[in-house]
Amino acid sequence: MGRIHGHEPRGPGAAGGMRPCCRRAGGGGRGALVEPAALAALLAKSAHGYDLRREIQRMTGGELEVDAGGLYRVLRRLEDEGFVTSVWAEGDSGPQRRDYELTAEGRELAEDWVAHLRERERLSGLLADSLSAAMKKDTE
Amino acid sequence: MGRIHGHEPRGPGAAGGMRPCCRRAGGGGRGALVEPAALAALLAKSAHGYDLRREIQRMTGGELEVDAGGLYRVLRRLEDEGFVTSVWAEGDSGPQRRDYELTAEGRELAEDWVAHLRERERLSGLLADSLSAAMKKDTE
DNA sequence: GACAGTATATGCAGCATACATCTAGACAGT
DNA sequence: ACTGTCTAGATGTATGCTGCATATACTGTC
Repeated sequence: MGRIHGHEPRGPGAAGGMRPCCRRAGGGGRGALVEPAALAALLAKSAHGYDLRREIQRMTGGELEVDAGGLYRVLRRLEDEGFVTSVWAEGDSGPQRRDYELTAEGRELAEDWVAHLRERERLSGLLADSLSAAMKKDTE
Repeated sequence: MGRIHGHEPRGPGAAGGMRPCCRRAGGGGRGALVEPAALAALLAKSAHGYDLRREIQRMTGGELEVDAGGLYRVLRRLEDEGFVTSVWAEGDSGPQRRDYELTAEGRELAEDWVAHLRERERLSGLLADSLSAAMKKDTE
């Protein structure tokens, strides 16, 4: 999912000089971001997947660029679990679009995600502080 | 890894009422925490795995309780990658202990983790804000 | 016809987590 | 002697999230 903008564009095999904590695959071990991002976009407006992806970019000021494939997978799962509903958009020309909409449960899930993300925010900060403190002590 | 303290002790099969964003396995999709926690503990003091686990609990005020098995796996990998070194502690009674120590590369890795965790902190906050904002707008 | 953009979807590899289980020494209680 | 608990290390397995590659298909442009 989310590549952080501002990092070097890194061509195909250009992960050379990066350290493990940033180099690792699977999002580099950052937490789940696609699902909450999708929910946030859906709260802003009901839309189809491709559009939600743009909405996520817009919302985050271009910082979060989710993988399209991953986004569709997440939307499917959210639908299976009853947090969103979808219908094929009709009467349009062009490729078929599937319009997604949040359910009441989806809105509750979004609330839970806020708490969850705040917790992650706090824990990340706590660990960063611990590391900083220990490093400082180490240099003394 | 880290179970957050304060959540109900949840007996064996007691994941019943929890929502997906908190219920999911694999750490619930929170980011990597064991590795940075281990590095922070090792910065504080060289020690063996079991003790590092306690140190992590102490450091975080009991908030982060890493899985022992996972911790040993992480330490092994860090050693394979040259970030820590280990020796079997000798002359002791009791079960064998393996003492771990940070290398210079390990200290650099810890620095990288600080930046990485700050980034995660910021991104989690950003998403939480986006969700909150969208939810607020939704209620108006 | 070739190509780019829109739109949805699947396959795969890699990392991280949680829970269960295994070995093994030391020690206390019955 | 048997049982249980704590310490200490390690492995197996299931689940989940990510990123990248790839496949399909429609539309409009050159």
